[in-house]
Amino acid sequence: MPEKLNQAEVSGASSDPGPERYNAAVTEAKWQARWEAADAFKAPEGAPGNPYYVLEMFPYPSGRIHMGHVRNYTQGDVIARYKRAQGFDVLHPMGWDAFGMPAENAAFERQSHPGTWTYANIEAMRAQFKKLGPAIDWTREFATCDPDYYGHQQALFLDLLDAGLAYRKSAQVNWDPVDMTVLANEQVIDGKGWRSGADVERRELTQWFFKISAFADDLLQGLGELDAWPDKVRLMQGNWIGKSQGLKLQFRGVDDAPDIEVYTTRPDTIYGASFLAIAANHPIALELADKHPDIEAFRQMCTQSGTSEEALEKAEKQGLDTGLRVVSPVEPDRLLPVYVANFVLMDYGTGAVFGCPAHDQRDLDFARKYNLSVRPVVRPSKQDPKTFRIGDEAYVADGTIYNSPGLDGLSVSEAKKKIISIAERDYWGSGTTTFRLRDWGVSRQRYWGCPIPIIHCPECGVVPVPKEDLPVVLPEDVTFDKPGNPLERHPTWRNVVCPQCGAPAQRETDTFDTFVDSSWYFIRFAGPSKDMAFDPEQANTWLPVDQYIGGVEHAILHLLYARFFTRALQRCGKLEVVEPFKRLFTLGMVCHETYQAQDGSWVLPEEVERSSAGAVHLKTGETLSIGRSVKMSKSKKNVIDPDDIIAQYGADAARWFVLSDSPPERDFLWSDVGLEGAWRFIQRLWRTVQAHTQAAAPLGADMPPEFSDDVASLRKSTHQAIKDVTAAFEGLQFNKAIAAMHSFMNALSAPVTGTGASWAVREAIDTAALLAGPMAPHIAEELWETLGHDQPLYATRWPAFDADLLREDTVTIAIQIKGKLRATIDLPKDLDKAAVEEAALAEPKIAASLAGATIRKVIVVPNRIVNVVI
RNA sequence: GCCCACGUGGCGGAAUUGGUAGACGCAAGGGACUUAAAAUCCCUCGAUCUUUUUGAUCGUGCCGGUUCGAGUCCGGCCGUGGGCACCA
Repeated sequence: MPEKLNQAEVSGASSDPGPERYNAAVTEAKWQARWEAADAFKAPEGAPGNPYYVLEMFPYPSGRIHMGHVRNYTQGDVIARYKRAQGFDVLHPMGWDAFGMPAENAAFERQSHPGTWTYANIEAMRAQFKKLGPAIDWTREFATCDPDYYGHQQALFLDLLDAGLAYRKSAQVNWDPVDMTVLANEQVIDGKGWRSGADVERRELTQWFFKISAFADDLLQGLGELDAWPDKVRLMQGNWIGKSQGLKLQFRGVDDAPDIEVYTTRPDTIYGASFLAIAANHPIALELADKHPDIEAFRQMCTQSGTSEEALEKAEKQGLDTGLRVVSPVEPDRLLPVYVANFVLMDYGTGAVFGCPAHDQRDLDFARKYNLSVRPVVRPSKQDPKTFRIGDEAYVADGTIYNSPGLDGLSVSEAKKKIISIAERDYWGSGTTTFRLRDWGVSRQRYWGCPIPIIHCPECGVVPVPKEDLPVVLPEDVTFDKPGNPLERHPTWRNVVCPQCGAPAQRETDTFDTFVDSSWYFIRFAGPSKDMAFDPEQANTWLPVDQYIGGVEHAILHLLYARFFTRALQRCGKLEVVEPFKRLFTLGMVCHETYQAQDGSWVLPEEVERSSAGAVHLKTGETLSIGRSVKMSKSKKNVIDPDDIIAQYGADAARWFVLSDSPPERDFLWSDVGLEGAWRFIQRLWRTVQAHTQAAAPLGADMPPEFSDDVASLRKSTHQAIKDVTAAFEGLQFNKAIAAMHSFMNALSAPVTGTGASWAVREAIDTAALLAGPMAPHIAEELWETLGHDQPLYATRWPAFDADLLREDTVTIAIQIKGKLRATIDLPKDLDKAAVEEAALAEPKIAASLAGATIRKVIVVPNRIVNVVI
């Protein structure tokens, strides 16, 4: 098996005495050590004067970094270094989202403690990250599983509790009876637990909730201000919050039947109502179930069916007539049946709906099935009401209201307004805003999480742990030989005395959802404090995060929870900031081709010999089928280990490559040849600067009074590069910054001679190092040093370009005839229109083409184009 | 089903936001240097046609529209990707 060449070593002093090549391995270690020794990237303590806070979403310590991390943290690092060079006080911290299930699973498999595994992973990953050379302030590092972190989180929870933003209620959850834990919806596969394979039950459990719904409208409104967030993310959050406006109204019970309140977004169709449907766990259904076994049986059936998407998709719309009858407030004489139905949700609206079959597909299906009346009340505006019929499809579009006394002739939106005002006038209903967003259930029946600081006392009930007793630390002496939460069976940790009455009591054994941990970590980074969750003065100065970077998979939950938590802290008076992340950037994934043997097994890229002809297995010689490029994943084995890449090519080449080609928000296609291209450029940068060093003027030389044309042209390239790279960084278009660097190096490919050459060369190669700095920091520092600068590059200011040098004296004007390009001419810039027109028409090719034709019109766009219309 | 985004050479992608489509890179082909290789350097590189340079025609998923001019704006399709989904 041919060993892949170790480029970094080959390039060093080992063999070749020829023109010196850049040794990445040696140089990168050298500069990483220097940066660390100098505390080069430590953010200023106390209040910064000119703050800029760059943050990448902190990683879960799985044990190894992957290419997605490399891409994510490289982007952030470019921004951090660039902003620092611009003179900002930069905060660029790092930490670990360290609680969560994988550690518990590992503990279960190895019979060790989750903390052991987690902290070992952190050590390993930190070492890997440092090899990438990021400009991170490691002094602020923490892991969310540090008691020092989660203790403060417990205190914040108590604040939220005081403010009424945390509460307890009973809720239905997915319960795995074998693992004895609650499962998230994503962990339920075909109605079975993802790990145990057991049938998942729906259980009613008392859980802690955060009142995110209190901020529903505010979170929605706030999205409007976040103009530096991707529209996609704002839209997703908006949909998730799901604001809808409608009418809440009472249907009066007939005989003994109770009144029923329903919510609708289509109050305009109230005259089309033909039945009511209530949720299986609606209070009225519960009451009826006591007396009527058939209703109880129906309820049971409803609760048994799964909550998965497929189950819902397949489940038929079913209902059971309760025998109750109600009347609509607008038609007191028309009795409507009340059904218990499996499709009505208790926790949205009022848990009861009126069915209007003519204008809702689901209601129509239901009505056909149970033979209920279908009365259309909206018709297409241009259609004759006599010929309008509802067939198998409900009519849901806009139209004209009819069959509705008082509303006839109105449009849907007009009718909505009118009926709401009538309802409010006559006191049978009110206009209501409803949100899809539910309160955030934060209880998890897990060990490896932040303990919820609550004590349950048989006398006093739910008692918060007094703040002076915090943190409630996880006990170390736990075993994972049995499924379930070891906190529940811990002999001493659980049993305590009630802080209020001193009677024997028990700790809450649930821990927080790990999304709680990540909802405020960025605040603690900004204001580290021993005694407080965060120092408010510092936090208020650094926050909001100026640039937040992470995967789009967190577009909803993490970002929404963090936005909520920040608002909650603000309401508690802890913080002045409302929106935590000023600018957000979401990255695409890192993808790689997949290789598959004939037996269907996946093959790792490192075992594959890839050529333009195809892919062959290095060991077996088998021809492999090449699949399309998809997200790197262990299951498809299309993964590349960053350590291997850094060892072979160096961090700068890896950084350069992940920044090149693809715009950052799109998926990145990893390829070996692409990486080699990046490596070649790093070498070229080195070679090009070296080649010109001899000819460069000494540091600090006076600028010569004039330059020859060739030299002026080099200066122009230099300043064009400054302009382009700067603009690309401002727009986070790193692929364009790389392209600009390539162009710049192309301009430097030949020796430069002429008046002022040495000064211009000095300017060019200094600039090359400075511009490369944020992207390839190690080689840039090394070049900077060899160019004779005393001050390290990381402490050097970003260059400015001279706009005068970029000003063109002549412009190339395209000449079109009837919109088709026929010729181009060079003319002085800003020539007046008449002169441009004259020159264009005189151009030989144009004159020839126009011979004999009648010119109808000539359009002149200054400095750009002339279009002759004939 | 509903909502959204995207579709440009063999590939990743540029295109000053309505003004010369294909910057920059990768791959490919040809050449130079070399005993040879590696490395490096130079040339070609959207398609078709034309006798050659000149040049012509077509070309940004498809069909149509607006405009002197459309990758860009509008309408309708097709395709890919993403989000939500018994939400009343």
